[in-house]
Amino acid sequence: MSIAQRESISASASASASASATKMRLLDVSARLFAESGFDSVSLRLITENAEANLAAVNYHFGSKEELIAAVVEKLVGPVNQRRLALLRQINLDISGACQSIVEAFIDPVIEAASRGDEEDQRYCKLMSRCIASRDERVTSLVLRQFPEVLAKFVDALRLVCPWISSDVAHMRIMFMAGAMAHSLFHHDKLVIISEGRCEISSLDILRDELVQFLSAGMSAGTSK
Amino acid sequence: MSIAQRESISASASASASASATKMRLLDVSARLFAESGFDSVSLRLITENAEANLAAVNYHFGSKEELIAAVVEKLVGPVNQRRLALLRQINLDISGACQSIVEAFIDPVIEAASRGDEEDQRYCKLMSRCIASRDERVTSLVLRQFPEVLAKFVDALRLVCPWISSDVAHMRIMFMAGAMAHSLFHHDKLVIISEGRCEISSLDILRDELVQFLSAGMSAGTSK
DNA sequence: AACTCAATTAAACGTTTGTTTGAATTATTT
DNA sequence: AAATAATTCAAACAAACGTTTAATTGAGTT
Repeated sequence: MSIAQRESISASASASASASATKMRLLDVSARLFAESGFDSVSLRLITENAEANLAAVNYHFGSKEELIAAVVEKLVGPVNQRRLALLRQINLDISGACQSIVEAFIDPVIEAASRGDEEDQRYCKLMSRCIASRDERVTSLVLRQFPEVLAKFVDALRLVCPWISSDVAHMRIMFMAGAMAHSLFHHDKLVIISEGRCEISSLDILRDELVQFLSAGMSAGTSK
Repeated sequence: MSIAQRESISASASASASASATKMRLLDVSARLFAESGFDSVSLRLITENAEANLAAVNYHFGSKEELIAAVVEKLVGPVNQRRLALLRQINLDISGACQSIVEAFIDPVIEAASRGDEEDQRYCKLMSRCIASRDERVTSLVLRQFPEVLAKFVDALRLVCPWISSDVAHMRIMFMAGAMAHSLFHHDKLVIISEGRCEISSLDILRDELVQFLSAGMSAGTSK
């Protein structure tokens, strides 16, 4: 009990020192189930059954369901934001086409993380989308905690490449970019149905390429380039 | 009981013949609460308390909570899609700037509906966003039911104005547009916090203007215009 | 005034939810 | 091997949920 609390506190505060096998299994199964059905719809009973653990395991290892969600979200979103900043630092902002590089620095870490999953990409796409564009305040606050730094750095980069863009507009455009990405990441597989067969996205890479082209144009809009 | 079923069936099938005062109050209160906290988080008890109705009122007038949600969603989304198609028909696709008109035909009905609310715009913004970009399958299926026609018409218009765009790409770009709109509609009020005071969106109209500019550029991307 | 039907009401129903408990089990340390 | 700590387990908990029931109210009709 007191051990569980200590464990969960240290796990959320920093990287958990010793991640037991059950704990990792819970984290993994949760991510998969959350991706499919959302955070609220998935019960602890479903999670623990799929992870072949006892019902009480989540509360023992994480303290509560909410802290489990936090762990899943941060494990997914944290590395993505770190990679974004790393890619942004590598960009030469002087050359033409730098705007596209900025977009790619924002998009690619998400695509990479989605493609890294052993299973079908779709699941990690959806989980990623649920994190980035969640309408749940509890999830949103977790994601946005690390976002100010990312936002500020991308705003600066964008304004350096496109000097005619005001600070307010730059902020908005990055928000537009995040929305377009998150939405298409989640709903792209429905496009074949909605279009009644007239559209088929064969791979995540194609979606990525089109996203980049679309967003690059949008980001640099406003002057007769 | 049998009456309730008849009532709810006729109400969902077409416009309800006689909308009682309580039923309208339930619809109104539900929309407000759903906007704030989402469809699942809001209980029938909270709804009926705020609507000053009995707990059983929802099941009596609508049959179930799910049918109440359907009524709220369709009441909001239906008119928006109709207006989109009406605006699209009025566009002269030959003149330059037609691409921007297409974007406006997609965006403006949403902004108008959000601004029409007597209360703060924010609530209707959020409800609209929850409908358009919902991650809940039950809501998504409701919204997407009317969407194939809208999508097809907008794809045709876009390809007429920008002939270099393939059908697949046109479909994707409209998906990007919907995502950017829905995301910014829901999260734009958080921008002042995330940006740590560096960005302030004063009105919905400004957001709309920037959305149009951003999306117009994205939609027509791909050729040296 | 008697009757009819829609609407409202209070109460209870059966599920499901996250969480807690205390004992049993396993692993680690002394 | 004994003792201590960490983990797992079955069981129960209280709270919240959507839904149903049967009785009651009210207005409109015959």
